[in-house]
Amino acid sequence: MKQKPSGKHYRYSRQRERILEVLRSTESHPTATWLYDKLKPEFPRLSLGTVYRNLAILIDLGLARKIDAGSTFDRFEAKTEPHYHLICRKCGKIFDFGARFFPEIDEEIRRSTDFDIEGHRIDFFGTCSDCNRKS
Amino acid sequence: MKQKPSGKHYRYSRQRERILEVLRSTESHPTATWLYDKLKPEFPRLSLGTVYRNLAILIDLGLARKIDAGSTFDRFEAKTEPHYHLICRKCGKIFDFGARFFPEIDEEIRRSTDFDIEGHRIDFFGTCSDCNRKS
DNA sequence: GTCCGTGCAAAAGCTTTGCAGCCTT
DNA sequence: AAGGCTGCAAAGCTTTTGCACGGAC
Repeated sequence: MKQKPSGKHYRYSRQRERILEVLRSTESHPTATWLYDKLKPEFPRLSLGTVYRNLAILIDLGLARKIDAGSTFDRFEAKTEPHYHLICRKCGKIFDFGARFFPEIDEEIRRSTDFDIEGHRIDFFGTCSDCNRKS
Repeated sequence: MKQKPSGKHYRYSRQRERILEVLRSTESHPTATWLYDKLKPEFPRLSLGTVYRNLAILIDLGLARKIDAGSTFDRFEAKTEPHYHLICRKCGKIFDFGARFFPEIDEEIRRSTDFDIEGHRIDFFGTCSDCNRKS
């Protein structure tokens, strides 16, 4: 599910650039705090507020997304190609799944409702191979 | 996505019984506070803590679920049959969609990953007919 | 009689925001 | 020069938790 960019103009900021780079460089679907910790050495005066503010801007620009995975905190990702999530019930890890996408289900739902459907999000729940091995 | 009940035994409580009844009686996918306000006249000493504690128990019993709809607060539902959600981007309302279910996509995903898939959740995003009419 | 559930209030998390100064434009 | 962006800190909101008491079993 991609959010449409607002078209609003933003100024350049080094912090935002790096937040996006770090977000793009990881597969861990991190939290704001994780990004903060990661960038703190580079920006010793960085504040969490800045991370949150920039994440909001990146989301508005369509460059990042917030993931609702049932945790008490928000997680983020910068991947913009359509993909789904595999969420592990045991360890909470989130894995991307991009091998298959089902655009046709939007059409199927559209037929039986007057809701104006833009897109969908699918999350698969289960246990990851690491957790399976351990039990 | 249904969570498996833990099998734990719980004592009877009038508050919990009523929370479940009220949750079952509404289609609004309410918040904890909404349930609290709804039941406060009936239990003048009711506390929010009790609502949260009982919601957690109901979820553990498999009688309720938490919904992650991108808001800053949790929303709940008591519907247990498999269904999807239509989430309105404008007003935030959540609608159930039970007319069609796609169990086969679990199988499709299973084939291309070693993740042990139990089930999935789908949320459709767009605008509801009310909001469409207004704009 | 036990010990779980409740009410109350405090605490805990995560996220947002007001403000003054700095940096981009 | 104007106004967004930042750091800092305080505030805000939702959810959780400790404790003493009352009710379920």
